Amino acid sequence: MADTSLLRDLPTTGRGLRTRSALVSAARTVFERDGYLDSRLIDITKEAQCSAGTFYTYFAGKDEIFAAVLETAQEDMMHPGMPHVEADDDPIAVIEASNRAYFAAYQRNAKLMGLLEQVANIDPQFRRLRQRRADAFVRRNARSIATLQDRGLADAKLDPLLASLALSGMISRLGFAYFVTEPNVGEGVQPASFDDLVSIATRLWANALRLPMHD
Amino acid sequence: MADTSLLRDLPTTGRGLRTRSALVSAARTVFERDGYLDSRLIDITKEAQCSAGTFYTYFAGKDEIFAAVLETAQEDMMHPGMPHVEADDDPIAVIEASNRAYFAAYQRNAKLMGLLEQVANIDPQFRRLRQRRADAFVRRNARSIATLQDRGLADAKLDPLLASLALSGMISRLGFAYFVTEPNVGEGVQPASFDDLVSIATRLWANALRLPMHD
Amino acid sequence: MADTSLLRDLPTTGRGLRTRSALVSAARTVFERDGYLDSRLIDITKEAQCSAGTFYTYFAGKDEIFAAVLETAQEDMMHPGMPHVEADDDPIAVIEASNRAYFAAYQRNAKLMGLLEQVANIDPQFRRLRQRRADAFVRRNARSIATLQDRGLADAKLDPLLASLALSGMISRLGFAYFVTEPNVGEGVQPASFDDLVSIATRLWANALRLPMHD
Amino acid sequence: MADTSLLRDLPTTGRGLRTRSALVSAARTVFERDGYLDSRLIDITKEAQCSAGTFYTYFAGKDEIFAAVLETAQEDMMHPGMPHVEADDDPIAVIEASNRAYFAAYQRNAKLMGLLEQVANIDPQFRRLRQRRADAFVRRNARSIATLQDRGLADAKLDPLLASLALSGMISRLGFAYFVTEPNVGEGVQPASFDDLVSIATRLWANALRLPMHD
DNA sequence: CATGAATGAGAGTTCATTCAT
DNA sequence: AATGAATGAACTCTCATTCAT
Repeated sequence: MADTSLLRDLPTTGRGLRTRSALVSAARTVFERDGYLDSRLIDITKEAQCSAGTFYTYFAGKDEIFAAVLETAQEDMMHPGMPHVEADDDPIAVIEASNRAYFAAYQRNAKLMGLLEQVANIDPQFRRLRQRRADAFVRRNARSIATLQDRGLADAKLDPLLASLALSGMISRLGFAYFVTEPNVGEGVQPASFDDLVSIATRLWANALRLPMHD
Repeated sequence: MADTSLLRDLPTTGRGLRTRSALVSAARTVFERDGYLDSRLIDITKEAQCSAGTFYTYFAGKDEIFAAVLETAQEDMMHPGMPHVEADDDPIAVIEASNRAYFAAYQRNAKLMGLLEQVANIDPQFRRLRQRRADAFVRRNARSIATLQDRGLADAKLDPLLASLALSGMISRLGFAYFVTEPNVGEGVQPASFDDLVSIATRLWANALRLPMHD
Repeated sequence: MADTSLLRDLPTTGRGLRTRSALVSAARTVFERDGYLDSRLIDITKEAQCSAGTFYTYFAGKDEIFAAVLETAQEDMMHPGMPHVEADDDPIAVIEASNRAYFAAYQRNAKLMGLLEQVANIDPQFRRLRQRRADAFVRRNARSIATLQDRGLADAKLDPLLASLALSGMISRLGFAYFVTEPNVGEGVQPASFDDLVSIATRLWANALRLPMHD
Repeated sequence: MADTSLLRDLPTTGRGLRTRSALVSAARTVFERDGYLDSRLIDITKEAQCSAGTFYTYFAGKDEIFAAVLETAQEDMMHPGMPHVEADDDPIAVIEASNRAYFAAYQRNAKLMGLLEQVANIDPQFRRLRQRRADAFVRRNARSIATLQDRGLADAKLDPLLASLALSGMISRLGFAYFVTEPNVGEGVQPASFDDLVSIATRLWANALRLPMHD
């Protein structure tokens, strides 16, 4: 998820490791609290209980520590602990499991996702990072769609990559809408439960591919 | 689209009107060139060929002139000149026309949409503005879905509002991906033509609602 | 009271006279409300319901209009309508009448006196103006003290001018403390009635000169 | 004298202490030279030979450093090294010693007193500060007057607090007139020697209280 | 005489980054 | 490896004053 080019080698000593880790953790706290733009390096070092100068021992700037923060969540976001589903399971069950895992991971890292959205629209470095991450999802889903088409289960007229781009976008947008955007009370769209979300996402996805339904 | 609360009364004299308009136009140029954050007020006044002080005769700050810029595109974005479609037309034709009009408007205002995305993730004021705009689309589409359900044409098991939220998000996400995001050459997903875009969006939307297809 | 060198000729036409007068009156309102430093020329013209440019038809700047404002109160301050007292009256009665008239004028023009204090400590022009005004009082009182000494009624060891300087300062300081300074509630010195003020001022003055007392 | 609420903690390191102290000293120089209003932060930092940014390490603004400047003179002003006088000494000698000490302190800090007068008429914060300082003097003198009344030495008809307010004001006004106001050559009141000043102030004070005199 | 838009110099303030200790 | 004081460039915003209409 994180651009490895943004990350330097980890410090070797134990103390160095601890300080670096305190900074990353402090940065996450501060970023989530104040946003990327409004956070100052000094806030991060204060939170990490170290001096301003120390920061530069480990990071070249705000972007570099933000990349480090993202990296801590990378594993969780890219490979959400999906309950194992057999390949020959009901395709809809697979989609549902996948959506559920995706939304759960989104919710766990909601603040960070919002932050990434903020930063990606500011800094090309992170725009590319977000893009790569999204592309990985899109390609994975495209492969799955192609398989379903090969098995004669999905609408063959759909270009798998385009369809995946659209549907993956739909899912990630729902995640953003439900877990990042503060619910605008009064006006706006009604809230839905987590299960409603999984359920509508899955049904729309399945419908969109024209998977055979048993209901 | 733009928050009218951000906008003060227009100047009364002709000269004032001209200056204000030059500033708004210059601001759009500068914002689209440098981005919202990296643009400085003096760049805008330089572009508009007036002094820094003059800016403050018409706007209180960057946010206020950005709202004014958005307002100039509001009409075009909210009511994209949709080719008239008869109500009893083929529902899929209606959806296609709507998607086509939406994408066309998105493309016309692509830079501005990217800017709005940038600013909305920074400034709560504009987050709300974007939200309101999105909600209007979602509700409009939800009504249309409900009507199709009533006519027995669309999957009755879908909550119209949730379905609309998901599908509208899908469309707007596609617009963002294709018209705003710079195509990352080499890696990433393949480009598609404008017509491909309309076509896949329409087919996925129709499928998702389980509209009867004639193919 | 006002430095006449600060004042230009009055306008000749009726309209001009009216506009100028509206400006002076507006200026007094604004100065008293916002203070000299915090008031902006534009506030004055707004209050006077004329344009910014018009101001310069009549005044060269804030100081000039402030001088004009002071002038309107000059007469009242310099020659407070003192009830006529016979020269051979009881000297203490004369002093009391004089103090009463002084305090009454101070109270009537309290806001303006506070303003003058503010401006005199900023602008040498008005420092001199205040000085001249004070000197006039001091000299007048010095003459009165000298007369009482000549008549064998007042302490002959006092230098009349120095004594007048000190005692006149005492009186004007009391006026400032009671009518200009906002009473600091809770802490600070107790309030006194207007009559108490006159009475203590008079008694101290009379004592200080060792005027014979009948009590 | 200075409002402690305006003062933050002193820096801990030696270097910090030195820089802060250089800034305060530079500020006093600049304020006394240019006045409070006409001085710019960069003049102060230039005088202190440090950068503009450094200023903000120690002070939030001009008012805060002015408070710090006042604080350096506080002790000297509030407790002027008065030569010890026995409590049962001649009351007039006590008053004279007190006046002498007051005027001497006033003279030593004349520029600062003028500055305080300037600022107190502009900034409520410092108005209160000046007020508190004045009140302390007034109350101290009121106690002394009350004691003399109790001993049957002073005019019993005077309210001690009011009398002290008036007489203390007289003294401080004389200090201002003699040490702060630039002597307006030619016009105005004649100058007096320091001893004349002490002597007239003391005689008027003693007379005003009707203390028994031996002359 | 009146208008009010335009001017532009100048001040305060922030904060990422450096570097002597 | 850690400190934290010092730096200084950069930007916003104000408002007295002018002048074409």
